Amino acid sequence: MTDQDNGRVKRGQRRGARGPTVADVARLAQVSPMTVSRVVNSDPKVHEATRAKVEQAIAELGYVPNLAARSLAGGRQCRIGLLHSNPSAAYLSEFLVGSTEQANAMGAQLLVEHFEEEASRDALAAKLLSHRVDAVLLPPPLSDDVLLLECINRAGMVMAQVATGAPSPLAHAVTIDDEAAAYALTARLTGLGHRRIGFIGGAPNQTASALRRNGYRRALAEAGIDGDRRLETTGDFTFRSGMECALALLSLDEPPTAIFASNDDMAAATIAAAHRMGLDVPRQLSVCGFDDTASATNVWPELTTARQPVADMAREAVRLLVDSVFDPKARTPRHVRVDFSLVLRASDATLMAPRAR
Amino acid sequence: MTDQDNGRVKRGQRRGARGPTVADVARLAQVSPMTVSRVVNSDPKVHEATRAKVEQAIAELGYVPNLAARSLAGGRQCRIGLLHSNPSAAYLSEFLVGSTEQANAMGAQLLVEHFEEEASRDALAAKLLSHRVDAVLLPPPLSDDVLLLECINRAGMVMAQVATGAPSPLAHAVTIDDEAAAYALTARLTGLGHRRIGFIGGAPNQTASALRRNGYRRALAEAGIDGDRRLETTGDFTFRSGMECALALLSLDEPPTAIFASNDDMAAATIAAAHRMGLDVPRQLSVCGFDDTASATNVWPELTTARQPVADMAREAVRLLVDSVFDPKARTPRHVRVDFSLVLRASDATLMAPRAR
DNA sequence: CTGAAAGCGCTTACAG
DNA sequence: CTGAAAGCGCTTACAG
Repeated sequence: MTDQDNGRVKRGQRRGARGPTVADVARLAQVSPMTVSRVVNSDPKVHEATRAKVEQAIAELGYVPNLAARSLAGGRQCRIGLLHSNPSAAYLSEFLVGSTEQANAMGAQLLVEHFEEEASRDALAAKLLSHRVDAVLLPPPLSDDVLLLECINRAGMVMAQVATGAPSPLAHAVTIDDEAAAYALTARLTGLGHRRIGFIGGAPNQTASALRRNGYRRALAEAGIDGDRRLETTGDFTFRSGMECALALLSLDEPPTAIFASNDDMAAATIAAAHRMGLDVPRQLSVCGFDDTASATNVWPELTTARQPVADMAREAVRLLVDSVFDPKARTPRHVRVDFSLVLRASDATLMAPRAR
Repeated sequence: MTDQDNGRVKRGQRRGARGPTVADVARLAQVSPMTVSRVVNSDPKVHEATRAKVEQAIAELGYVPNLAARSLAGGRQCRIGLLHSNPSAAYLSEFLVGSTEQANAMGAQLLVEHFEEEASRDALAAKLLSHRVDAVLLPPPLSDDVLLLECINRAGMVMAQVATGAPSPLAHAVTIDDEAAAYALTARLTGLGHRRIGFIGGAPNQTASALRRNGYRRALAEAGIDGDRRLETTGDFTFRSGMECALALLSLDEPPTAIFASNDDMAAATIAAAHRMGLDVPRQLSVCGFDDTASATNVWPELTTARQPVADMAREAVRLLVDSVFDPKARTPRHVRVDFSLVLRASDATLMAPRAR
C-alpha cells in the first residue's frame, strides 16, 4: 500500500504511480530508505542479515532504481560523446553495439556525434561541453588525431582512444598488438611457401598502419626474405584504394603470389582485382585481411584474417571512461591491450607451381 | 553570484558547483523559475518581452537544462529498447547512428538488445519490462515477427516496425514502397534492353521480400516479357545465399543477361559469382542491388541500387515512439512511408550482342 | 500571462 | 552498521 493509494490529491502532487521506490522497499524490509540505497549500491558495511531482508523485498516488489533520481541526487551524471568520422560501416556497427550496451549497463548516456575532418576542433569541443559531455570515446581514425586530443583535453574532458598505434599520455587507450597480429598473418603466408608477398598498407595518418607494416616486414626478415619495396603499397582502408593497390601489385613484372591487406575491405578489393585479372583466389593468389569485420565473410572466397574484438574493445573503453568520470583517482590514463586471434578461412593456400601468365 | 558561493556547508548540503540552474537564470532575468521553465519548454503563453529577457539570460549563463532533473520532476522517462537479430552490419550501422542521434535529441534512452530467434519471446518481454522499457524499436527481420509483436503488445509497450512489408495494427511502421522500388529497378533493366532478367529474392520470412518480387514481376509484365519461373530464386539476404542463387542462375541453359538481387550483399555475391565464372560485369551481366548500404560501393564495379534511407527511417521511428510514450493520444498506430531513390552506378549496362559461351 | 508551493526518487553529509 | 534531514534541478498543479 503506497501513499498514493489514499486518493487525495494535494497541491503540487503528481499523477500516476511509477513503480516501487526505495521507500516502498524500505517499508517492506522494515529498514530506512538509506539502507536500501546502501544495498543497491553494494556498500560493504551493511549487515548480511539486513542485506538479505532488503534484497528479498527488492525481488518481491520488482524494484529497479530510477536512474534520473539517482544521477540528480548523486550529482553524478556521465555523458559520453562518441565521435566518429568515416570508419567502415562494418567496423562502426560492431563498435556501436559494444559501446551502447556498456553505456546502458553502467548508467551512462551515449551521444553519437559525426565529426567531419574539415570541421573545427574547437567548435566541436564547445559543442560537446554545451551538451554536458564528460568523456569522449574515439574510434579510429579520430583516435589518432593529436590536435583533437589536445583540444578535448584542454576542455577538461576525459578520453579513450580505441585501436590507436600511439596511446597518448592524455587519454586511456584500448588496443590490440597490431604489430604482432600482422606478423602472425605474414608468417602464416611465408609458412605456406610464399616468398613474394605484397603488402597493402592502411591510411598513413592512422598510427596502426605503420605497426602492421612493421609486423609484415619482421615476418619477411625472419623468413630470410629480402624485402622488396615495390611490393609495399599504401591505401587508405577503403575498398577503392585496395583495388588500386592490388591492381598495381598484380601488374608488376614479378607479381606477388600472396597479398596481405591491412584491413578486410582492402582485402575484399584485392580479391575483386584478382578476379578482374582472371586470377583464381587462392589457387593463383593468396589474400589475407585484417579486423574480421563483416566484410571478411561477404566475399568469395571468405577471408583469412586477424580478428580484432571491436565490440569488446568499445565496451572496455566505455568502462574506463565511466570509471574516470565517477572516480577522479581513475583518471590516470590506462592502456588496456586485448588479445587478437587468427581466423583461418579460404582465401589463402600453399604456394603452387609458378602460375602461367 | 550563486548561493553556493557563500561557502557555508549545512547538513545535507551538496558539494561542488554544477553549472547554472533555472534559479540562476530566473534571478538574472528577474522572473520566477517557473517562467524560465516555460521558456525552455517553448510554452506559447509567455510574453514576447519576457521570453526575450529569459533567453538572453540563458545565453549569458550558458544554461543547459539538467535532463535528470527534468525527467524526474516531469515523471516522464522514455526508454526505448532497440532489438536486433542479424541484419547485415552495413544496415545495422546506419540504423544505430540514426536511432541513437534521434533518441539523444529527444531525451530518450536507448537500450540496445540482441535477440536470438531461438530465444523465448516471453522472457524477452519480461526482461524489457524489468529494464523499464516503454517502447520497442524493431528493424528487420524482427519487424516481421508477428508473435514478437503480439507478445510485446500484451506487455503494454509501444512498438515501431521499420522496413516491414506488413504494417501491423499493433505498431507504428516506417517503410519505403518496396514494390515500387523493385519495379523501378527492374524497369531500368528492361529499358536497357534486357529480356532475361534473373531475380534473387530475400528471406521468405521478411514481408518486404514478396513486395520486391511483385515489383520485379510487374515490370516484366509491363515490358511484355513472359515470366520464366526458373529465373526466380530465393535467398535469405546473406552474401552466401546470393552466391548460391547467382551460380544457379548463371548455370541455366539459357542464363539471364541481368540479375536483380533483393539486397546489396546478395548483389555483391552475384558479381563475385560472375567473376568466378569468368563473366564481365556489366558487359556480360548487368547486376542491381537494393538498399544502398556500404556494400554497394565495396564491390567492383559499384552497384546500381535503390537507396533506402535507413538512418532517416530509424530517426522517424524513434520520433513516433517518443511521441507515443509522452502523449497517449499519439499511440494510435501510424504508418509513415518515406521516399526511395534510384542510385545509378556501374554494375548495369545496355544489353550487348549475345555473349559467347 | 506569471508565480509560490510541493514533490519527483534518490543520495550526501552528518550523527549516532 | 544504521537512520533522520536536507537537497539535487526541474515540473506539476494550482491560484491568481
